[in-house]
Amino acid sequence: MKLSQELAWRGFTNQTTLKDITVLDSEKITFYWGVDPSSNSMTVGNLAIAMMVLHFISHGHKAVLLVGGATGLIGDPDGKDEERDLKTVEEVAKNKAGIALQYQQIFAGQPFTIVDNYDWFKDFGYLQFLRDVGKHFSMTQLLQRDFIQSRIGQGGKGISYAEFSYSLIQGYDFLHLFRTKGVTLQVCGADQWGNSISGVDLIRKVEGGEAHIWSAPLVVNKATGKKFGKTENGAIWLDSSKTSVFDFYQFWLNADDQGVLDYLKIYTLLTKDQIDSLMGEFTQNPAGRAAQKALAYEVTKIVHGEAEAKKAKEATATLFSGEASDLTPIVQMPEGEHEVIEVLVKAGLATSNSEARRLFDQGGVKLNQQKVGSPRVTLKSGDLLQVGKRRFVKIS
RNA sequence: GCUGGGAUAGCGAAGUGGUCAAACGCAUCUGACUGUAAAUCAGACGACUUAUGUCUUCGGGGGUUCGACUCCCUCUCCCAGCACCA
Repeated sequence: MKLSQELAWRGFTNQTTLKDITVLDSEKITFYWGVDPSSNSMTVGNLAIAMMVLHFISHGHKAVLLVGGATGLIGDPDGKDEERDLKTVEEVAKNKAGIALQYQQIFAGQPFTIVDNYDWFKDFGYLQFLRDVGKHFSMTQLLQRDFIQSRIGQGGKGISYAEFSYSLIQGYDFLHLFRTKGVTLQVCGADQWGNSISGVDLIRKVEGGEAHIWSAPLVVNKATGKKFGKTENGAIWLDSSKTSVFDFYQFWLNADDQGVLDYLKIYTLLTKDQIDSLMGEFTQNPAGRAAQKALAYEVTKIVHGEAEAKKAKEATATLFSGEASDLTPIVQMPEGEHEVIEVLVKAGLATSNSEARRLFDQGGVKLNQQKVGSPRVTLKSGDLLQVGKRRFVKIS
């Protein structure tokens, strides 16, 4: 399948400055994608774009992956309704390293270059920046952006000059990469369109050059109509210390029926035929959850590797039949009789005694698949303690 | 700098001297029903104890009062308008 068709079929098309998208099929170009180091890990939101980047690479385009060391020090105001606290240099450095590592994992085996915009901003003088970059931005245009309007209008939370300037920094990134690496395309999420377009204008004004943007739509959970990738525990991270491999796998396994086709197309590299056949099976027998199972396994494989994906799959199979597995968190607890409340808190299944009591009162506590009805339980090593439907802890 | 408006639990938002641990909505949690889905229904949703009691909360600090989220002073931050703008 040609790249333009692939992108369209998988649902990666949103807005682009390209008049004719088939140039992506006929020409080999260099493009870039950037991630803001506001955390030391990407989320499944970033992963969607990463998957798209993967398709660009596999169709022969050269990838430049940017970590926003400079932009991270400022903070992207886009989509935020409130000014953010500045991160320290150390924190940004740590986050950059985390993002770069994830680039290496996701794009393992593929050709790509990683750059850091801090490298070209750290010695860029303020006056120089205003003359070279600031001069080319129209205040009227900057002020008209929706999120600026919502921040400075009545009821807005205000915005500092620093965050306001974010767009200029990102715009210059594009110009710099255009000049030094021949980058002519930026790919981004739909929410970054405004920031990205400023680079296109800048390149045209300063260099008289032509550069383009390809934006992917925000992945939306069709069942709820909300941005995909958030759960009760917050965002789903790619870093296993923030979202365990098991939770990550579970997240995908619990994908809603309506959205699972979209997610398969976006988040896996399965071919059209494979996906069609999976969906056929799934439609015949929704309860078999064939589509979700494939999705969970494939995505976990891409992010955490095949071995981890297998473990998560096995853990799931055994856990729901009542056995602990390698991936079940283990809690040290002396054998013998205990207060249920106390055990729940110590096991981290409840944050306070009140919460533990509530869970117990509402019948949400199970020990080895049996509902715990008495306030005292007898524990022994190897017991499987469960709260709700899918939170497990193994006693040792 | 001046004038006015505002800051309430994860978010939004009521509450203008006691009946406020604080309405309501969203989010979240548990249960029922299911397919570890969605929808629906029921309950919970500061902490400690368990019985219906104690303690800590309504931007920070101080005060008035028997008693304050509610009144006064002050500080911090936000918004709007005005003024200033070499």
